[in-house]
Amino acid sequence: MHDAGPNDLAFAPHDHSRCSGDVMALAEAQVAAKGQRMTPVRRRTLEILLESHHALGAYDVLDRLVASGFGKQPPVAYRALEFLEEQGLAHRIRRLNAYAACMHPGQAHAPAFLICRICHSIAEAPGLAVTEALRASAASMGFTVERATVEALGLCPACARPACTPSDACAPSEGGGGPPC
Amino acid sequence: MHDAGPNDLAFAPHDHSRCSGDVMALAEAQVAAKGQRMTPVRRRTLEILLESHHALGAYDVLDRLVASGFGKQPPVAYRALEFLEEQGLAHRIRRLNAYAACMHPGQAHAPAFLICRICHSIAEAPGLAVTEALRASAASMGFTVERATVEALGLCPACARPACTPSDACAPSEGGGGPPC
DNA sequence: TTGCCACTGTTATACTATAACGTCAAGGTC
DNA sequence: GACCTTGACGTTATAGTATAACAGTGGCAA
Repeated sequence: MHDAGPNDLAFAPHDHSRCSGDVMALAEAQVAAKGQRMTPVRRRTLEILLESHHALGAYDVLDRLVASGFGKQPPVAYRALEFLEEQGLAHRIRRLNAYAACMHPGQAHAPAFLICRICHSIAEAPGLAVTEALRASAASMGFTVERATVEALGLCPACARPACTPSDACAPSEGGGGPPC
Repeated sequence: MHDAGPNDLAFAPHDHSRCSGDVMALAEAQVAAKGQRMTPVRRRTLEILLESHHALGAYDVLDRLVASGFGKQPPVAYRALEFLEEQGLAHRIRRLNAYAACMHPGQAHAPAFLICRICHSIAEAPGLAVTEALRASAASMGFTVERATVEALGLCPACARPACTPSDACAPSEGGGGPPC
């Protein structure tokens, strides 16, 4: 399994176009390797998710797909998102009823999501230890874990700094070039 | 924090009227101790959740509240459920968009939910180790966890037995006195 | 008694998700 | 090339989940 560790940049300033470009390239290769098809809607959907380290609701994704000339009914977005999730290229964030691009495609991982309650950034934390602990705990009750959902709500590094309040640069505003969140 | 351990009976045959009665009594005491009011809708809602070790959708709860003479609009159920959740008497199962009674009221706990995909039983597993692992993992990325959602989908002991298929007694049927799931 | 507050109930609406069907293009088979 | 199958896309329609906002009521304290 994969540990995101210091490579996960969601909470750090970084060259995002490169960050997302790298993921996109990996995704393309992975889909091809599996004999699946990265169609235009699917590619565009992944691009949309990769635009930021935030989760997007299915209808937000749909709006952007419409703006790109694709169909305007919910199944268009839901099907693309479902495909990406099946391919391990996107994750569903249940607490938010939203979707986020996987930043570590191709690497088997048991993702644990970190959701900043101020700026709404999403990051994947190393989930191996968490999943193992869950598996052990479940086993003590005779339960066999097949899939796990692990999501934490809290404060990202930037928003945890005392000086950083919702009115600051790290607020959930979409504009500006401030902190990554 | 609390560890459910062998005391958690969701997956074992047990005297459920006593099991739920005990929880109900604890809940009443706890609400009173906090200076909150256990009103008729709230009490009935908790009773409804305690009827089985399954999660119920808000609209299922609402149907039963209506049958008991309460208001028939969604907020009636949602408000009662919200109250119970705030008091630590019920939990929201995000994977199912549903709600389940807390079987360990009054005991601080970081619940990890086990959801059987065959019979749909819900149990709370000891979540301390899981939460600690999550906290540590998040800390490695500078993230501070405030609340966590941990839910596992898999097989309960009864449904994991090879002979036990969905057509058996432990299927998700509501009737019968078979296994607890 | 008056004013406040928490609670319940209502109407209305928003948000999230899926079932089911028609069309079309790509690729294989004969 | 004609045919067939398959998968993807788009549509209509509907199901399922959740909340905002306001009105009525009753208890309780000043």
